[in-house]
Amino acid sequence: MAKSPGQAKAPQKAPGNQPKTARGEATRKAILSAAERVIGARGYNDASIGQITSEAGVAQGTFYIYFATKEQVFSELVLEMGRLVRHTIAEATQGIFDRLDAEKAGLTAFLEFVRAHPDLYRIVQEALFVDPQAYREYYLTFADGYRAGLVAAEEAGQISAGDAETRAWALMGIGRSLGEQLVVFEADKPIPEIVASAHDLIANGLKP
Amino acid sequence: MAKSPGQAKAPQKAPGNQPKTARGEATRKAILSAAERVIGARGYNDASIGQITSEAGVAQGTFYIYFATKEQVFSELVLEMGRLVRHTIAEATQGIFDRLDAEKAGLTAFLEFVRAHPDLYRIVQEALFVDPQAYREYYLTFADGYRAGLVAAEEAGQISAGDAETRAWALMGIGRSLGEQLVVFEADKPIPEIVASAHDLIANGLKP
DNA sequence: ATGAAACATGAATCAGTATTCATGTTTACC
DNA sequence: GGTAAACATGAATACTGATTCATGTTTCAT
Repeated sequence: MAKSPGQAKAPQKAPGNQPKTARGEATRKAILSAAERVIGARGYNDASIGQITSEAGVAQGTFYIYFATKEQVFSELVLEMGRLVRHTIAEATQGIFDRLDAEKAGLTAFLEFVRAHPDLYRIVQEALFVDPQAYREYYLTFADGYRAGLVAAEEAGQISAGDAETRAWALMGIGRSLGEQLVVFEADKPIPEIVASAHDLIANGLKP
Repeated sequence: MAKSPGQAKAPQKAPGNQPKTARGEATRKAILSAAERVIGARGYNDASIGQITSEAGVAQGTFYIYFATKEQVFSELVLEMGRLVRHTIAEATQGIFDRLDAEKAGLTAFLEFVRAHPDLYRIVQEALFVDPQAYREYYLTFADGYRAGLVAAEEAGQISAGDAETRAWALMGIGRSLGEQLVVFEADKPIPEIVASAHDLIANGLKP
């Protein structure tokens, strides 16, 4: 009676509980990874919780121990993709101080990444409709970093002067489009060839 | 009895019946146009037939007189968007014989179009998940035309030599990304400024 | 004018599936 | 070695929304 009722527990209710055990950790990861595969392959709406949990080898209810909604697991995938891509590119351009060289290395790394993770690529695209906020964050963060890099390169005299903001979006667009050519349109051209052509365009433009 | 039953009619069953009357024509157009607005605004999955028909001012059942499924109306919108964009750009570059000038005019026309039709822009993006076939056709058709133009320009000595296929995808990506900056990220930079920066990049590249 | 085809209605059907829940099982810690 | 929290189960719930259909109304060729 004097137990101050209804305060001391939120066991299986709280949204997106973090696991507190090794077992829980593993299960959560299994679900997230299954979600990546299932949603990537069938799209958000055609992917069902049943498919995801079955792919993960757990019961349907288990999903809701770790994720509050179907949308939440999707959001996390988008976030993860953002971190992975930025990390991959940062790694690949580490220690390259000439911007044009870095541009080439970054594009190569990006294209290799999307070829290796076609599911994640599609998931980001779909975020525009499923989780616009996550989508915006993904591209705005990316664009910001890109622009900062271009400004620095311009100040260092490594590239010509120009509007870094527009350039950043344009260059992002090149990467995105070439990535899509690989993943969605299944072009089989070798990445180095694609990068060589694209880099020539980026460095020198179309002028004869 | 001798009426050869079940052969002589398919009145309200056939998929996507074309209208045969002025009235029907008008109704179909009203539904298509309502669908553009509703799907563009809420996305394919959150848009319901009820919303579309209500926006069009007809009853729910009327939808199925003209479209076999929800997906079909979507497909038609993607197709229409493709025709419109190609037509708009063709018109804007009509009579411009220098490729770099045409590139500038085409980009301007494209950006103005997407700013005027944000709904259609989003619909094409979503087609990747709702109607992949239509999506592929949209971009493959576009890329093909683009590539042909670049090949011709190269032969005419108007642009430097290079892989037209990769260049076409890269340039498409620039347009797409800048269009998205306008529509999705609601940048308010004037189109001529964007085009000027982008065109400088396209013509001259980043080299100092 | 009139009958058949075309068009329109909106309530009922029907299936899919996200989410919940009552009930067990396992783990961590004393 | 016992117990409370954490984890797991899968059947039941609950709702949404696409599609159908039986029934009217309008149009148009003759």
